[in-house]
Amino acid sequence: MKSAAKAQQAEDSAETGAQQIRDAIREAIVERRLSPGTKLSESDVGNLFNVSRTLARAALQALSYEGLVSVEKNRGAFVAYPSPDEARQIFSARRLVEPGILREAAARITPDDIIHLRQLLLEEGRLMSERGQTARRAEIKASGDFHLKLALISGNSIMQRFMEELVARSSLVIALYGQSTASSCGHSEHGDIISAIEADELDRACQLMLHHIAHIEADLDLRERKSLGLKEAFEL
Amino acid sequence: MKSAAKAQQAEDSAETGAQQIRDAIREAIVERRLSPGTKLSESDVGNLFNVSRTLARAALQALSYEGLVSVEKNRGAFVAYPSPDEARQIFSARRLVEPGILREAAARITPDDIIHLRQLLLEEGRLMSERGQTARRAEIKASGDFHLKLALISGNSIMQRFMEELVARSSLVIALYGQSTASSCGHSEHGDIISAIEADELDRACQLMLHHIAHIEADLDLRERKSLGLKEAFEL
DNA sequence: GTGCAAAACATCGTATACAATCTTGCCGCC
DNA sequence: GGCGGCAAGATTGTATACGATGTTTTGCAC
Repeated sequence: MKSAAKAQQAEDSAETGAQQIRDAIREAIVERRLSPGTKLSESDVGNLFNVSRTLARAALQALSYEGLVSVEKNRGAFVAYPSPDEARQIFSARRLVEPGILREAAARITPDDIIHLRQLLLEEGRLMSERGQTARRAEIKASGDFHLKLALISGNSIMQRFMEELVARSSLVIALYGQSTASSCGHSEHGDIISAIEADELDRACQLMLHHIAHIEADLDLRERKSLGLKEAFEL
Repeated sequence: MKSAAKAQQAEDSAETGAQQIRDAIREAIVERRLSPGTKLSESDVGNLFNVSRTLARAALQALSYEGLVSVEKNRGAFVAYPSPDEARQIFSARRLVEPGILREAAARITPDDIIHLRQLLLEEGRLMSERGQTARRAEIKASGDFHLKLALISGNSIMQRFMEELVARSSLVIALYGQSTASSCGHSEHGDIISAIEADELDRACQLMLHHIAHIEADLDLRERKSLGLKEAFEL
């Protein structure tokens, strides 16, 4: 069923090939298989996916629009390395939009949606208890999917796309500045939010959401690394 | 000084050439020199700017990501023709984010910013009283610049970029579905919002903003055009 | 005259080739 | 021994070429 839903979203699939590469790289970034600062040369990407530099370039450009990759003129593309200031802006943006999305979602939510949300939660909890890299990665994605699903329910595809960007970039920020072992979101907080929605306590749901975002942000260590451009090289 | 600030933003300028084309086309779309549905073939764009299809394609792809251009596989790129539903989503998104931006902006606003905002207003008013196509186009842009400036003041570059997209797409929607001769925003409403900010009446400012957006949307005729694919051909 | 089919055309999708720019290592000179 | 310039290598920027796909037109059969 999942694959069916995915196929629906991908429509007739294939799209333009570059999209596939873009999605693959994005997934790798979000799941933190690619670390911030990693160089993504056009040739390497092209070779990796067995396509020409043209397509690799297109994919990297697209990712640069989403803020996941930064391309420097005549120097190349790198997995984005968000500054502490950027990180703050990302979470500021989330605080700004997510309550609104939540309200719109609550107004249109169906019983089926709630079932789906609870399923996501279950899956998330299951992954949380598991060990291993792959489980951890899946958990990261599942945790973001909760927020994305809310955006989907809200019925506003523009906000949905925007949230996709914010969630993806959040993952980068957490990878860089996260401290605790808890990869991303407090699991129980998601459940509380759903319960509040079910109980039609909208204001409380929004408060919970804000609290939840603050909770994630509080786990970050956003002290400024002193402008060490060379620091990036060390990270490799 | 304006040019200095602009130069700073454009950094060492030139960027990659494709950006220039993208910006040129975007400006043309926002100022409504290009109508929704207009075909933008890669070859034509390339010839027009004396560059190869490669760059033209890159520019069109970028615009497609912003929602200003829709590219159809193996068919070509067209100036976006937002559906009534898309139009509603755009304004829904604006209602969702602009109050938040306003609040953040109000928290960081400086006297200089207010002066600048009032200058924008003056310019807008001046253009409003003028006749002629060019004045009308400039007015459209000036009207959007007010909202953009607020996003700039908010200090969140992510929300700023998002607002740029929303304002640009709004221009498309108004071009398609706008009824009154008033090109875009009620001029006085902008002034009221500034006054409310100055008076530190934040809640009132937000209310005014929501009212303002509703006012723009109310001027639209969002009745569904019955699936006339050929209609597009007529527009050419 | 109408409808279908096939070919010609136009346009996009992708690959490859060449030019421009930056980095890097080397060598001579101070 | 250190510093500056120069040249080689690598990487991106842009253009052109060829193949794939869709659209239109034309011609033939009914």
